[in-house]
Amino acid sequence: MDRHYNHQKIEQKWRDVWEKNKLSTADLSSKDKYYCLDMFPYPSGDGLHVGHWRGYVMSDFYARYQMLLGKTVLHPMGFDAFGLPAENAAIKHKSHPKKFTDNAIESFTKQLNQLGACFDWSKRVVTSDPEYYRWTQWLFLQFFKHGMAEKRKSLVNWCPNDQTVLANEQVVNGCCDRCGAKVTKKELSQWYLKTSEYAQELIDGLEQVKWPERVKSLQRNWIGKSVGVELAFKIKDSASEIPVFTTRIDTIFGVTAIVLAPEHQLAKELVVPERSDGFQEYLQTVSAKTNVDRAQAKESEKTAYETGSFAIHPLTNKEIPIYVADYVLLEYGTGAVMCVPAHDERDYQFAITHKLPIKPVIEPETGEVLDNEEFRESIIAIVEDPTTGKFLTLNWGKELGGRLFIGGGRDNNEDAEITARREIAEETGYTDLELIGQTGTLHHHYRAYSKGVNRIIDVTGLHFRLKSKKQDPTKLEDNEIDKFKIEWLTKSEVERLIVDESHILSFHFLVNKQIYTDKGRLTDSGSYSGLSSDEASEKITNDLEKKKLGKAVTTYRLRDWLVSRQRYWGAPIPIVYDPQGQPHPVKDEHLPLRLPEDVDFLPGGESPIARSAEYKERAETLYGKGWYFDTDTLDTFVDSSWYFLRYLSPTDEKQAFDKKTVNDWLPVDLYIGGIEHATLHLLYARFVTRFLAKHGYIDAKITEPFMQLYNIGMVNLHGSKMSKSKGNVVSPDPLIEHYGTDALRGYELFMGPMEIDVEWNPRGISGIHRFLIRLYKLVEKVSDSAKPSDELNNYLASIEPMIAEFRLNTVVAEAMKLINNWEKFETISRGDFQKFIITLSPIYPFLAEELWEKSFSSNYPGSVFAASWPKATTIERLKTIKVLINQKFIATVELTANDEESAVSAALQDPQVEKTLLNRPIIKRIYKPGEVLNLIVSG
RNA sequence: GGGCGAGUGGCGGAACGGUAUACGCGGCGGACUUAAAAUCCGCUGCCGAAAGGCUUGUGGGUUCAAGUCCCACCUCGCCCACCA
Repeated sequence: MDRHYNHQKIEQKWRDVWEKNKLSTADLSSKDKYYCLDMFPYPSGDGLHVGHWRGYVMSDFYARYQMLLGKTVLHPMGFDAFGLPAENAAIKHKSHPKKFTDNAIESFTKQLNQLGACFDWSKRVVTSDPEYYRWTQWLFLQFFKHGMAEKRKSLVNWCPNDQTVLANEQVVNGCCDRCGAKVTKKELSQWYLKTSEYAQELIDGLEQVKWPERVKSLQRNWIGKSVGVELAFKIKDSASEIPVFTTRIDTIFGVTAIVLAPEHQLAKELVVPERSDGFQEYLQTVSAKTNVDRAQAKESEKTAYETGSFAIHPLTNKEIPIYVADYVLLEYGTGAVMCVPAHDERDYQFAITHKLPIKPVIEPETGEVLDNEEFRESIIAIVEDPTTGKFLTLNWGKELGGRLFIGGGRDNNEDAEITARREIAEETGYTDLELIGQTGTLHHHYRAYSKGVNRIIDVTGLHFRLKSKKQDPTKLEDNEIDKFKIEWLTKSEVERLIVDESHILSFHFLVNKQIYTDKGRLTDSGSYSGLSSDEASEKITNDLEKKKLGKAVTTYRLRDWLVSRQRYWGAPIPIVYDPQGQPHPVKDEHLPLRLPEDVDFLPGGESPIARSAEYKERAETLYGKGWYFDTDTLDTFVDSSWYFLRYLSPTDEKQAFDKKTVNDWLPVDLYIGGIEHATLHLLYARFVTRFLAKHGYIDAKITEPFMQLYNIGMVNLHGSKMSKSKGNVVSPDPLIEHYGTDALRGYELFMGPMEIDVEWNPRGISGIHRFLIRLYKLVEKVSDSAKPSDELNNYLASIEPMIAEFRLNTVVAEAMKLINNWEKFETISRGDFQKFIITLSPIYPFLAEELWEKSFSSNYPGSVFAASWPKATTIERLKTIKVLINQKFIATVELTANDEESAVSAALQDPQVEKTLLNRPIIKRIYKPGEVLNLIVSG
């Protein structure tokens, strides 16, 4: 027997044993289940680096932990094997993507097996296998059958480099998320799955799952719900109407233009004949811009074209000019907006470039509405010194409201400017002023503490420029001027130091020329004037609905899922067209609809499959002359949207999945993978699951596929993500060779919190290695005569919540702490040691298995993984409390009884306490049972 | 512009409102060795010779007690972004 830890020997020994007795094959008929799922990898051929390991080690930890708790654990692995890289590699090396994929899977499998993880390979799925994609095709046809798959002609995202269309989710900042090429628009007839019909359910479902808030909010944002009103603007001298969507119906009296997206179908007919030439030109400049240009255009560059037509305001019957402008997007809402320049930033920018009137209809309302408010009118005077650019403020001190501009009440109908000039003179003596700006009314609720009343004030802000620094001391009001200090502040000081809402708002209006986009109180809005934004919105919506001019609607940003791809290496879309071009589902007996072999893979704007003679012939043989298959393939996200169901019956030839087994095993208990799938895969998988539940393919209760999601952080080297192209990949191989698989597993968990990105420290792993060496030696201290120790029990009690909260870095640390203690012992109880080994086995399976075996002098019961997880026992102990004197830690003392009196008397017997107290009287004592005794003494 | 998150030693990071800096890396000193590596032992937040004092981005507040709770600010990171 080895005296020293030889990881290579130990790991090889147990690999061989486990190979013979497979513990990882899950019996799916078992009831007490735990489904532990990794996001299955794309077999890229680049291989696994230490960053990939992290997630797999973590999922393996929980799979093994749950086994020890007695659960039947399913921990499968498979390959997301369709996709562009294999196809591109095949083009480059003049081979077949299948060959490339098979090779990659083989080497990936080898590398995954190095992990020593308990993957259940008997459940393996490979999405590019015909036995798998046969059922992906079946799934698509179920959507088709229920009217949820539809072929539509529309403007789609087109990647000119990959020569294929992309789903909205695959366009990142206007670029292809794979190759980074700028995405263009192209009109094509394509298959869609109607994700948008589930928009609301997909939002609601997020309530049921234990996912990181971050991911939930990412999904909510992506779905992009907004509640508003759709209303129709009649067109002057025309039967047509323009429907617009707004979330701010309360601003309707501020509409000064209607703006359509350039591609809007009504745009053309609205352009009056004499302006049509210019319109064509405008359209061309717009279409020359890619979406990126449009999105990144500066606000001042808002281009627009006036149609020459007019709309009729539904409530005022006034005429409003109609424009087209590319800041309005065809895809969102109705593709047309009502332009309210006074209260919308974009509309404002548009209005100033095109000299449109700006009509304010919302007055700011700040502060909380209070009881018994006393009404006053007042002013805020902002005085600017043009020679320094600084602003005049009065510092009243903390008690009286801090720093403010000059303010003051306004007597009955006194002109605001006169009030302001009087106040300025009284407080500061300045009289030589020029008024350069004035706000509308601003409503402010506040408590005037000095007067003891609640107030609602109507404030007017005025902006003065100092013409000269001449001060007239005779105007100063003597009883006031001692209470404050005059301070001239710079713009940024003002923004930092002035906190009063009404003052800072006035400043933003007058000096920063900001417009007001928040809710407030209506003005100049007919019979709605005076109402709050919320009250008015409700009333206006009701009135419009009564007059049949509009209706409350909810729109979503989520688009339908475009699933057609013009590439080879994917599941063929199982649709056959008759000679008239009508789509029909490929018959069940013809599934899988296999990929044709007689093709090159060169992309050319249409699918490579379209060039297959065999494919054309196959369709005619099966369906008759003139019939032909769809030549596109399905987005690979369709493949991965249901693989977690196939794991449950991977070889079933009769059905995609077994309904009963799915009902038993879903939802997945723990799903581990990177954050990068927050809006793509996770949304699609949720959508597909919902569809299957709704239509009875699985139990209607199973609406969410993944109960708990955990996003594993990346491992970086030199500050950036590991990638082969950057050449900063850390391979596990030399680490395994030198330190062992167990050490690497432990270090993966120890690096830091699991959800955080961490920088790879090449030396860090040696700490775990030393721990394992010391642990290996510890078995020699095991003895039957040693008593169970508190140390083990404390350890067990502390790791339990850590495991529940996924804080595995601290679980690793707790074990180190325990052996640091145990090393000081002469002997260690056999039972304690064995319990400890059980808890280590999910992290260090090889060494745990070895030490488990070694720890038995006789009656070795077999694998540690058949053991059960040790629970901490509660032990009655004397309470240890901390004693503090004047908030400073002095000593810990043991109590005989857990009450304040015995705590105090125990404390007083402590020599350190006595020394610190020096007989000073105790003024106050704070006692928290089991925690702390704080004695407050004088001096 | 909007949303979310984070600021703790030389580094990765610990800390139910109760001795801040656990655990590990690195560093320093020592043992073993002809020597190095590996391993083992001791020390290691900062200032100070020591006594002692100071310390969780900054400034306020609540509390007997704040890294932790509240307010404001600064810095960094991520995501979304002309979404009406």
